Amino acid sequence: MESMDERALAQVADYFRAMSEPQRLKILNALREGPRNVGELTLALACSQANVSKHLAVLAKVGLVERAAQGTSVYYRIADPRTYNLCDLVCGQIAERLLEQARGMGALPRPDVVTPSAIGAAKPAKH
Amino acid sequence: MESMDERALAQVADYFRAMSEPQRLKILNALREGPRNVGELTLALACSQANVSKHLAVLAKVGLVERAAQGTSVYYRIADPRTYNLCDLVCGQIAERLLEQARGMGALPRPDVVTPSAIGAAKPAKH
DNA sequence: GCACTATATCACTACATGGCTATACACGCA
DNA sequence: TGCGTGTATAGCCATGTAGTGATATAGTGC
Repeated sequence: MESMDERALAQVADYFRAMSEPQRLKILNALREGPRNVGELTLALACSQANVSKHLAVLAKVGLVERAAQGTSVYYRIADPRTYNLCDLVCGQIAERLLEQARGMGALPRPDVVTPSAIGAAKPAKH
Repeated sequence: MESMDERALAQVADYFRAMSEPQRLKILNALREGPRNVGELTLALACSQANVSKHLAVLAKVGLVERAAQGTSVYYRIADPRTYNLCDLVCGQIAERLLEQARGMGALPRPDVVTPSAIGAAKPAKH
């Protein structure tokens, strides 16, 4: 990454930005099980069809998902399964950080704060 | 990721959002070589000190960097080296996509478009 | 041709955020 | 205590974007 020019840097930033919305993460998550059309995703996200369509456009623009028209429907699928590796890496880092914070203060500030297991943490580390 | 609740999803989104600005990617890149204080980073980014400070606050908030006061200076360092794995993964995906596009149209639309090597494609180049 | 369905886009509002300048704060030192 | 340096924050403006409903577009079947 040391030799990255402004343009490449902007591309990477755009890529991360596409993944920086909970709704879009939900879409990516829903696509784990296979291709889905817009209607199905709209149901899964429980929001407007226009909104889902816009999010899909963002994801497609950076190449995270691919479009496949099929009749009047359009099916979207994950372009690269390694995308989930990104999510797993981030989940792991966040989980570890939460554990550290929990260890640091002896207890979590609020009992209903997100638990490590909720985001797929490896294991409840030792003290 | 299937069991993620809203809160965890928002955390992951925040994490990606922190990495979705070119200036912040530059900061992370500058920290590859080791801890840097705000003044050094301000020089490296060629922008205002206030701006760098704000970006650092964003990165620190999601746990991407760690703060260490030292005299009147404050040194920042990467909290987790695996962060660069994220960058490498993304760079790889973007590079592959560019190659595909290039293959698809026989030639790049513009000669000065970012080349795969420019973003450290094939070999995770680290000098 | 005409409906009917599915998706994309438009027009708009509300809000978040990156950038700046100016200023406040914290620390070391005389 | 006061000064100088380094960092963080406040106030402001401009821009970007997520959300909405309404509408345009594309494909299917009559």
